[in-house]
Amino acid sequence: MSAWVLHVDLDQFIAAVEIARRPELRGRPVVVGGNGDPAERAVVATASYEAREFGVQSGMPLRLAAKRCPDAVFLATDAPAYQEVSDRVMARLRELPVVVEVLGWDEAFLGLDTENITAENGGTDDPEAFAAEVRRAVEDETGLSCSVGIGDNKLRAKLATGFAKPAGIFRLTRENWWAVMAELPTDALWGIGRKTAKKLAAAGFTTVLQLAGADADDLAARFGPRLGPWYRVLAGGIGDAEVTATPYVARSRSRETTFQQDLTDPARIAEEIDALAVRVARDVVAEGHPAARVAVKVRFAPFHTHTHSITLPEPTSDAAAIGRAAREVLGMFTLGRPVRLLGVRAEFPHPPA
DNA sequence: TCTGGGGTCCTAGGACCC
DNA sequence: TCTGGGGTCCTAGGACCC
Repeated sequence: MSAWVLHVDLDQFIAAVEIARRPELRGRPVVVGGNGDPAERAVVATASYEAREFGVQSGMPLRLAAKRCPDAVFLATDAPAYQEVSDRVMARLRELPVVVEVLGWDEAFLGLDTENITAENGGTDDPEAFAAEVRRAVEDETGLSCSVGIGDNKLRAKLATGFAKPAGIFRLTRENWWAVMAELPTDALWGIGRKTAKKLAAAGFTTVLQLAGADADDLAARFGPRLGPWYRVLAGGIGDAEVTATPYVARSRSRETTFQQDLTDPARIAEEIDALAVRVARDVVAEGHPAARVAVKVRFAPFHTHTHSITLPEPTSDAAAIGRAAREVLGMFTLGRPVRLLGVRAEFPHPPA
C-alpha cells in the first residue's frame, strides 16, 4: 500500500501528439477522429482545447463537430503514433521511484512511498513537489503537458486530475473530500455515468453527499446486489489504494467495423465476418492463450445492436476454428435488415487456459 | 447527437443438476 | 407430479471507461 497515489493524465493527448509533429497547428482548433473526413461515419477521438471552445467533445460525431467548428483542422487517427508516444511516457515514468500502473494510452497511476522518495533519488516527501517533477519529466521526454492528481486512493487521485486540468496539480483526500465533492452531481464520480445518475436522481439522490447517505439495502434493491452498495462507497470517496505494475491479462479480444454504407447482401456480410475472425484469431495467437467463446455483434440500421455467442467445444487459437464458430454464431441472427456494423469477439476462459 | 473501436464488469433469467 | 431450495453455467444486454 502506497502512502500516496498519483494519477497522471496527458492533456488533450491525441491532439497534442498531432500538434507536436505539426507545430503550425498550435493554437488552432484541431479535431482528430476517423479518417479525418468530417463527412464520414466516425466520432471525435480528441479535440484540442481550442476546438472544445466551440463545443466539440470526444465521442461526438465528426459531422456535428464540423457543424460546430467549421474552421477546425480534421485529422485521421493514427493509433501506432499514439502508442509509440505513450510507450515513451510510461518508460519515463518507470524511471521514477514509483510503481506504475498503466490505465490507457494517456493515463497511469503512480504508487508513491514517501519513505522511498529522498533528495538523493531526486524526490521529496512532498507529493506536490513530486507531482511537479513528474510533469517536468514527461515534458522533457516528450514535449507533452500532463496533469497530476494526488490522492490517498485511486478513486480520489483519478478525480483530482479532473480538477488539475489542464497542466496542473490537485490534491483530493479524506481531508477535503466533502468540501470538494459534496454538492457535485453523482456522475462526477468515476463509475457513475449519465444513465445511472438519472436513475439515482429519480430515487432522490442528486448529489454525492445525498448518495453517501443512502441506505445500502435500498440501493441494492434498486441497482443490484453489488452495484447498489458500491455506489454508496464511491460517494464516500472510498476505494482501493493498491497500485500494481503487474501486466494485465486480457479477458477478451475483439474487432469491429462500422460500414460507411449499410450492408444488405448476405454473402458480403459473411465475408466481412470471415475477415474480422481472421484478425481476431491473430490477436488471440498474439495473446498466447486459447479462446473459449466466440461472439458476434450486429448493429442494424438505424442503431439496433444485438449479440450472440457460443462456448467453443474446447478452447482454441486456431484461426479456422474461430472462423467457423463466428460463421455459426452469425447464423443465429435474423438478417434481412441493413447492417451498419459487424464485430467478432473472442473471450478467454476465466483463469486463462 | 444519424451516433467509432476496444475493452471491463454486473445483472438477470433460464437451463441443468442434486 | 399443482412440484422446494440451492448451486453453477450459459447467454444477452446494459452501463461505463478510455
